[in-house]
Amino acid sequence: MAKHLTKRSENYSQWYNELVVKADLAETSAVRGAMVIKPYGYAIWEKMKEQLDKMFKETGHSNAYFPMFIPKSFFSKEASHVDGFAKECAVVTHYRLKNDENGKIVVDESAKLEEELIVRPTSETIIWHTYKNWIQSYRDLPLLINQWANVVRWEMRTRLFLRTSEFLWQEGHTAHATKEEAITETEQMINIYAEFAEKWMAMPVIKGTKTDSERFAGALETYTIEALMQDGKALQSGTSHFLGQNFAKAFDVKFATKEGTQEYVWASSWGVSTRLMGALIMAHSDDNGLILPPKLAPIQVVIVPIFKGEEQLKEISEKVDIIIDKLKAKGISVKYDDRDTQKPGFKFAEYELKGVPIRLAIGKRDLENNNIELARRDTYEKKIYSQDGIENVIEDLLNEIQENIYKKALDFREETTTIVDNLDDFKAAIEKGGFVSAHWDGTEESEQKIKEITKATIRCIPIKNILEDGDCIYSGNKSTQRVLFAKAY
RNA sequence: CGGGGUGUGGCCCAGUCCGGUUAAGGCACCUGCUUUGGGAGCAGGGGAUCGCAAGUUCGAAUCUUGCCACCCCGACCA
Repeated sequence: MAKHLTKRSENYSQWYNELVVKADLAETSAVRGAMVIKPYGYAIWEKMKEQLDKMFKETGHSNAYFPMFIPKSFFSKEASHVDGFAKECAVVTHYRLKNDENGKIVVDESAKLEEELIVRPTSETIIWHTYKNWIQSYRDLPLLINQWANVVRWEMRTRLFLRTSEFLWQEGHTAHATKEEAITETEQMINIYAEFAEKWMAMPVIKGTKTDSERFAGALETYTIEALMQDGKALQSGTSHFLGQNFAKAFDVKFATKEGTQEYVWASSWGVSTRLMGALIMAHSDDNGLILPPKLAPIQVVIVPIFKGEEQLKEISEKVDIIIDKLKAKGISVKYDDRDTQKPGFKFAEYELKGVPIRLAIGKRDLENNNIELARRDTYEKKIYSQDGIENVIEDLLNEIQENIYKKALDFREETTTIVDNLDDFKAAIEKGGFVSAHWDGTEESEQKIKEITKATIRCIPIKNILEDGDCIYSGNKSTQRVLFAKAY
């Protein structure tokens, strides 16, 4: 392991790449664009999953699992959907290999599939095909299903967690009797994502809707949560789509109403992915490594003994065991690193790199005074405490750290958000980084031109927007509200 | 997919232009001793068909051709 990370100020994307690998979160694999998520990284993902899954179930959703392969013909049933995904699909064409005359393994051309299978880039089509058989009556609605799965999108340029050709995610697919109910569901889920981002990831987000050009392929409305990274670029961190009756019509999913009429069902779909890992890393971490919010840290407290010889270690361990028991009783995850193969300084640096929120150090001089040293990852602050009652100090401090890193990220976002009223100011603000709030005339043409000139896209039309009259920064035409622009990942 | 760059033990890399005994160094790893309150020191040791495949040559990490992978910049994206 190299001693130091590239500094964020020197090269932000290099810092990110190094951090992901050095903190043991993930690495590249033998397959182009696909990553190996390592145990420490996966442990964080599991924590995210656990909380999200709980929130989904509390709002009435059930988990199910649908096939990874989708018959090619399914894709042509919803026109805009296929347009959106066709260019990045992996396709299975054969089902057998054989040895050729040189002893090499080759595809057996005689084992060609009648109909090619698409490796799912998202599951709307296979799920709606299935829903046709599940839904007959208004009594079958609403249907609230989520699946945890992997999907494949053959991206040209990939980056660990942020954009990989295969990624893990959850996708919710719901069916409702009315439009209003489907919209309520769509909004409920974006609110859950926002709550998760802010309370668990300690990452402030802006909720809003996407413009026509940025909307999900096949959706009537896409809600998004947009987060700001430390380099001033925005990251779309979760989306919830109101699909109208598009998929119901494409897959002929009708239900009998109370009145006995036949109607198409209304749909939503919503997802977050392992991209959240990238967001988590970039939102908080610093030049010495990860900074994890306590609620998602696999290890919340690490204890490093400082000792000479086995006798001393034994003495320290006796005290540490008492503290570990008290912490565990409070549901705090704790690791005691009593390896004698690494020096304390090495361990300090290692746990900083891995973002462990609180570190305790205990040595001979602490034993004499019944003390223990506590260091915070987020502020680097070090303080000596009595061993008695340290578990209460830690419990409070974990909450304080969670709040502190949220506040820090929120302050950063507010400092780097600019309100502008003309194109020159807009260009300067985008160049500086961060969100830029500006008037837009609502046309795709203006949106496109602004993107060409500045590389900034409309991240969202914020839900909490206040309507106000203004002039579009590009066209000068009348506008009724400001929208949020930024350069994005 | 277009432009540029790079591939040498697990990692970082020297050597490649100008072909010639055993491919150099650092990190990591193994053994031993001394160490341990912010990334330890010394001594010894193991590990490489030089990205892959052909070709040129008495001889290829080095030259030629093709392929592959990765990185940066564009177009695309959860």
